[in-house]
Amino acid sequence: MHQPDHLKNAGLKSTLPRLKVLNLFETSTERHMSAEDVYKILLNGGEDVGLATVYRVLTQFEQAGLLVRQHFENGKSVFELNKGDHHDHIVCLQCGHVEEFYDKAIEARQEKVTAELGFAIREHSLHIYADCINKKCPRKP
Amino acid sequence: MHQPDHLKNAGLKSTLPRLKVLNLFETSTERHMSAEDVYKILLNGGEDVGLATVYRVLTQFEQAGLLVRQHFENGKSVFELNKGDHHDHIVCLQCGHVEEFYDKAIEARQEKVTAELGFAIREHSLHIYADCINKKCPRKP
DNA sequence: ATGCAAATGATAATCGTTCTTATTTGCATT
DNA sequence: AATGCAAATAAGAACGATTATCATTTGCAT
Repeated sequence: MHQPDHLKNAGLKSTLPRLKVLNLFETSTERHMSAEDVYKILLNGGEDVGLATVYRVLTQFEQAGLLVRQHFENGKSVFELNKGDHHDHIVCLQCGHVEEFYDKAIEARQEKVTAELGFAIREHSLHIYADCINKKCPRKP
Repeated sequence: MHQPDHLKNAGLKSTLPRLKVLNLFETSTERHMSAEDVYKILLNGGEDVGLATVYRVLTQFEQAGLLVRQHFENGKSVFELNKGDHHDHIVCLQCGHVEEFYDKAIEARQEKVTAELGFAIREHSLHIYADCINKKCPRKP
C-alpha cells in the first residue's frame, strides 16, 4: 500500500530510516505509537536508528500526510497511519488502550457552534478518557 | 466569592502564596493562565513566589476543585477558575485567545458513543482550533 | 565513479514540570 | 505574647519529551 514511491511522492528521499519507520506503521498490530515506542521497537528488532531521526521522520511524515499526530494529556504524542478518514479517540485510563470512533452528529455540531462564535474551524481534538467495562483490558500501562 | 475560608474548606492552610494565586484568578481579566503566566504576573506585580510553589498550588487547587486544568496541544497546561459548569474550548490559532462553549448535543452523543463501545466515560477534552474571523484578535502570541 | 545537497546519529540543549532538601511559616497550644 | 511542630515554601537539581547542533554519512543525479 505505502511503498518507497510514497516517500518520493511526498518529496522525501527514500532513505533507510524512513523506510523502516514507514514499514513499522504498516506492519505493526499497534496502530498508535509514540516516538519512543517506534525507537524501541526498531532497536529491539535489530534495526539501528537514532532517536532524533525517529522524531524528525515522524514529523516529516505528519507534514507529508502519511501519519496523523495525536497529543494525549500525559504530554506525549502518538502517531497513526493516515487512513484518510477523520476520527476521534477514546483512551482507557486503566490500560491505555486506544479506540477510535467517528460521530457525524458531533462533527456537525462542532462546525455549527464554532461558526456561531465567529471562528473558522481548522482542526479539533476530542479525547474521551474512560474505563473499559465490557472488554478485557488488552494491555497494561 | 472565593476567600481564605475556601482554602480552609478545601483542607488547605491559608498561606500567602495560595492567597496570592487564588486572588489572581479571581481578579485577572485573563481567565486562562498557565503556571508560567501566573508566576510571571505575580513577579511583575512585586509578589515574591517560587515557580515550584506555583505549580504545587495550582495542582492542589485543581484537586480541591477550585481550578480546572486544561491540556492544550502545545504541551502546556492552563488553569481556570472552576465555575461549576462543564464547557469545552475553542482556541484561536492566530492570537491564542480562548473561548468557551457548551453544547448539550455533543455531550449527549459522547455518552452514547462511549457506552456503545463498552467504556464508562470518566472525562473528556474537546479542543477546537480555529481562526477568529468576525472578531478582532484580542491578543497576539 | 564523483560530488554535493540532504539526511543521519550522537550529543547537547530546551522546555514544561516535578522532586529534593534545607529553611520558613501558619497556627494550635501554652 | 512565646513555643513547638507539622505543613508549606524557595531554590535549584532532576526529569521526560522533544528539538537543535554539527560533524559524518548517504542517496542519487551527473
